[in-house]
Amino acid sequence: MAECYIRVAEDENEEPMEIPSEDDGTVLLSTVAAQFPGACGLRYRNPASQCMRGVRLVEGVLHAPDADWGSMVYVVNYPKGNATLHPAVDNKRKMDEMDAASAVKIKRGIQKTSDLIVLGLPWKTSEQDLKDYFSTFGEVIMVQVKRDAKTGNSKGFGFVRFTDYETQSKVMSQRHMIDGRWCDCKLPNSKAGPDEPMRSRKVFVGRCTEDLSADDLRQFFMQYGEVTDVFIPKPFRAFAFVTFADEQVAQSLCGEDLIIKGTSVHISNAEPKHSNIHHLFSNFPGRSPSLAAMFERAQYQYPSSHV
DNA sequence: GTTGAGCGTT
Repeated sequence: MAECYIRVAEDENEEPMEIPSEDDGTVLLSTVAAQFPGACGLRYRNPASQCMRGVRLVEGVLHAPDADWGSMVYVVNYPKGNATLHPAVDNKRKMDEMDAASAVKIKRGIQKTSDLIVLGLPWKTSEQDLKDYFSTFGEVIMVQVKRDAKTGNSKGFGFVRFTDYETQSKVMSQRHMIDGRWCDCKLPNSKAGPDEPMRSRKVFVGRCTEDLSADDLRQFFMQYGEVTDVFIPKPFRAFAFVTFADEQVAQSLCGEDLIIKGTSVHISNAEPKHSNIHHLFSNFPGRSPSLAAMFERAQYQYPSSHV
């Protein structure tokens, strides 16, 4: 299969647009999203069954249903919670703002799992060992062994994340004999005390690894809604900012641990908790409001912690 | 090459 154009439309009855494939015949979701902002996938009507079928999507890459894409029209999928954001959607089914936020959460599961810290690991225990052990409880979607960056030695603790909340509960309820030592699995302190987030369209993405590119982040986060900006500080600082078109989408993600290319990242609000901006300008009476406001806008784009 | 309560390179 070689490079071609596939026909894509927002609706089966709409005028389709031709979108280019890659050299290997796949189509990038980002290519679709370039023409249909906020798109999260494609579907098509199966000629045999007359049912709609989803197009396979792996890591931002759409795969042709058969040997090639053929001449049929593919229909753009939008995130459910984000549906009202798109002008093509009729106003009759318009949800109010609260519904839009909760729809995202419901779609993603009411019983959210979170990373568990695994304390007391033997120095020799590897990530494979952890995965083998915890897989006996249920499906594992992430394991980490924290190591010294220089020596590569284990620090004796790690993290695990399960698909199902029941598995997580079971694992937390008991001690674990791993490679000859008793270990405990707990909710990490880092996610204790979730504070009231500021309302913002921008989220802070913590615990990024260096192999996560801006494009990786964009590809990943666009499943939740239209991404308008991705910022990764250079040199590497282990965090990033992602801005969504809609505040509801951003807020619905705050406080969550998400797994991108095997890396568990933490989402929180982009706004610093204790802004000292107004203190900085408080010595300039009269002018301070506008100066502070100007600085705040600049700060918002390029937080001081980046330089 | 060591260690054994903790907390993931904001």
